[in-house]
Amino acid sequence: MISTKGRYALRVMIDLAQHDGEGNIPLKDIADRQDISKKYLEIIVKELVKGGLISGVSGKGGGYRLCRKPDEYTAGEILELMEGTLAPVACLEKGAAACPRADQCRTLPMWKEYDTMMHDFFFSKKLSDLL
Amino acid sequence: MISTKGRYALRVMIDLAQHDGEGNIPLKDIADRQDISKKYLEIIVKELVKGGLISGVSGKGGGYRLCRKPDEYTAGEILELMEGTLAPVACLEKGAAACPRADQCRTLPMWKEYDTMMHDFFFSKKLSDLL
DNA sequence: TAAATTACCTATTGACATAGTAGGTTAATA
DNA sequence: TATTAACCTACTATGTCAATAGGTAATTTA
Repeated sequence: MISTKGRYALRVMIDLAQHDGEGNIPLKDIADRQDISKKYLEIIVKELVKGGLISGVSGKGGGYRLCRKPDEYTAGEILELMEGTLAPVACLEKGAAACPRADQCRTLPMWKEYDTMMHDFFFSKKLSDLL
Repeated sequence: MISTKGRYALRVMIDLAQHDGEGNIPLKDIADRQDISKKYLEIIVKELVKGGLISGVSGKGGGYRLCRKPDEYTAGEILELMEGTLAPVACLEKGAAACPRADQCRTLPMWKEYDTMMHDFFFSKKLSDLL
């Protein structure tokens, strides 16, 4: 299940895309529009900044803005950044220790097939598709 | 992320399918073959019994067995029973309170599309496909 | 009938993640 | 210099996960 962090991050990115070209957007405005606690959003945008998806400017007139055009983001990269991984099972996480049962596992092919399908879905869904 | 309960349940069902027609299969045998704690499997098979997917017989010569043929189970129903829901977001859970933002939500269509795709995938994957 | 076997039951636990809240400091502008 | 807004560290309550522990009930076989 996608956590609130992933879902809220997506809504923040959509909000920023909807106000793209209007300069810096204060987090307070986003919090008000999206009806999400500003305090909690701080945690989320911090990760988005750290991940290089958006940039923030302090001080009066400051706020956040996208680093790229809305069609240059995918839902997949936003969700993956916030969730850590989108893998359906631990053994398919990037950097996971090789499972000793892998070659005899009857379920691994299904998980791989599913993982590929899901990955394709979210990484082909652009932020601009959500406006 | 699918929990161990869901993943182990799938492996128990596969194991039972692999020994279908051999009478009652003791949990100890399954635990040994699958290399999973028997104690923990008890919790899992209890839910599988309660959900009507398998039946258990006590006493010597007892054990568990499938209630139907392996091609009459889907991975989806097994996973859904164990996980409670497969919904990617809370607002798509069966019996969830209607979200007041639903009609203006820019992400809901994507979640619905994904939910349908995932549902189709797991519910068209038969237990017999995993042998 | 006693022993062995196996399912079935209730309760508990440690570790971790989730979804926030609280209260401050730094940076930039008017 | 006052205001605005990002940025930072820390804390917390709640819940879930992944088991473990220690029994009782049912059934078969010697």
